[in-house]
Amino acid sequence: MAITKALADPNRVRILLALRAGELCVCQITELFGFAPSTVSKHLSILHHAGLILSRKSKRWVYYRLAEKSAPVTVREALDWVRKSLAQSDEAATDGRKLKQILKTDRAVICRRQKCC
Amino acid sequence: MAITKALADPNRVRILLALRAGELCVCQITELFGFAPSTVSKHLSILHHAGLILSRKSKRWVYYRLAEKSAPVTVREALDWVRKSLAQSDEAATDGRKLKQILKTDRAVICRRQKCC
DNA sequence: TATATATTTCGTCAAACAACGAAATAAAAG
DNA sequence: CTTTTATTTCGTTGTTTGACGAAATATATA
Repeated sequence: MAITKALADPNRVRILLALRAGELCVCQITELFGFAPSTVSKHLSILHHAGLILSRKSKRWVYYRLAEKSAPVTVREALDWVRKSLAQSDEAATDGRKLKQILKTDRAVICRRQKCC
Repeated sequence: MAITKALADPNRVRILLALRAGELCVCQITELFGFAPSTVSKHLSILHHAGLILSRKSKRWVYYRLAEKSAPVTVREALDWVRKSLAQSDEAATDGRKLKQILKTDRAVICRRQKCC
């Protein structure tokens, strides 16, 4: 049931859709959605616990990405369904555009930006 | 998002899995789970609103069934995923056995049984 | 028409949840 | 080794959700 509960929150779905662009660190996702880092971290923890995303630590950052092909069928098919069924929303498109801008900017700049606002 | 919210509650998933056996009226589902009729009715309303189930009124009873092949792809694939990924639990097996007993009994008897206990 | 039956709607209550900020932790840079 | 930076954990708060029973509705039977 961890998967269905994880998918029940729209902001967690937004995170999954954003991760289609490739792995992102917490501060990039924070920048994208405008939530507090602790909020984003909690969402990521729920998605991770459901097996939908994987994490990797490198240097100063923790990167999250969608679960691999090697993940259980249940997980892969849930992700397929999300990509196919929930990617059409206006919000997903807007997020996609904003994410593009964020990816153009240096990660260090993005992360330092959090504090000030 | 109505679909993911509908699937987030384990008891609603139980209802979907039970409906694999064919259409059921509210009192049969009530008997199966032991919840108050109003509770079951609410769950059914949420599933119905998400397009996952359809209803049909006949005589004194309202029958619910899984959405048809004609339903949107998103709905059909969500139901496929539920059947494939969530049907293996012990709870689903227990529900299945109990449902078999209920289906053996006359519907009128089942429904009248609600009041007394 | 009056009564019994099946389901839904409504109001209430307790539990779960999403958001936040503050404090804790971990790692890199000075 | 201290400070800065990135993330997580924890405690609090307001909102949502799931359960119930009582009342409303709709339909069949007497």
